[in-house]
Amino acid sequence: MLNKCDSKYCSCLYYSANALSRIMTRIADESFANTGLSSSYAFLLMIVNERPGIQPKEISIQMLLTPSTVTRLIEKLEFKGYLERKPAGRNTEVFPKKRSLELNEALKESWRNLFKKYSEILGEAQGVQLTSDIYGAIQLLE
Amino acid sequence: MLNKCDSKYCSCLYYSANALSRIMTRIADESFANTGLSSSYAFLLMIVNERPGIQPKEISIQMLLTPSTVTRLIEKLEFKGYLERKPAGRNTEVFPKKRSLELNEALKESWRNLFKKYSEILGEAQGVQLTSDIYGAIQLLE
DNA sequence: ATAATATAGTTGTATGTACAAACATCTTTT
DNA sequence: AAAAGATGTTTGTACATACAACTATATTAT
Repeated sequence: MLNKCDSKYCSCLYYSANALSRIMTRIADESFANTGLSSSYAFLLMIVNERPGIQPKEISIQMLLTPSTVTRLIEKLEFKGYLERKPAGRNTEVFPKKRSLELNEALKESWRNLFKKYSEILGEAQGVQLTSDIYGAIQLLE
Repeated sequence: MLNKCDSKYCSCLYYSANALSRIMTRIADESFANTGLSSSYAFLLMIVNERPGIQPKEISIQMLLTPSTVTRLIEKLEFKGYLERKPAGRNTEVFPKKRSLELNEALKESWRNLFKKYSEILGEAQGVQLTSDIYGAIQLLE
């Protein structure tokens, strides 16, 4: 039986980028589990808590997600009572509600744990380096 | 307005790994578009073409996907007439049909194009290096 | 000022992926 | 050889994400 390391597809960036993403999402969801939110929702809340009134467009740029995805995330968080949308001309402004602000410390703590978790495995310097290499590639590719 | 580079979340591996994965999937899907398949299906076919009779478990290890995801991919490819499943005790053996074998050259060609596409943007050496760095991280993390 | 175009946001729909549970077969232990 | 456990596969269900089409507002050009 082939070991995964023998697969010639491992030398493909598409391949390894996807695999890393799935693994990191799993780790992140574990880290944020105690907040009751999965990782994307957690990040979105932190972003809105940081800049109340931020617009979906900006969120989508910061999160590198499409506008429609952001609408969907906000919708659900609004329904659950974390956020509120206020129409402003052709824009929408997104505000945190009490429930979101109260969660902010827990969110940041989980986020620090996430960093700690992968840093312990990869080594802190290596983790930071990899993150920055990937981010460099993203800026070239998009 | 914040530029995406200013987001402090960019320093998070979860964040950049997911972003890279979405971008690479988009590029890969473009590359494989002429085969009529999206990238995961394309890779799965190449794997089965290479090793007729391979079992879903092995595919899931090679592709770093869960078994249930692999079942779903195979199901659809079987329905479309590319593959065939033969039960073998508790295992299943997956065989390519004519349609899949005929597509193999086009698949490989698309895959080479994918490599070329991101190599042109990142630089070939840098792309290879990044892929290998990511793969190293994957092996530590899982 | 009106028409043309651009931008922000949302909605319908589809896809890829996973988890947990169920099932079927194989292996080990006693 | 029967019971217990392990392994491979599939199924039900849910979720994150995207694309294309649409609406509504803003901006620009004539």
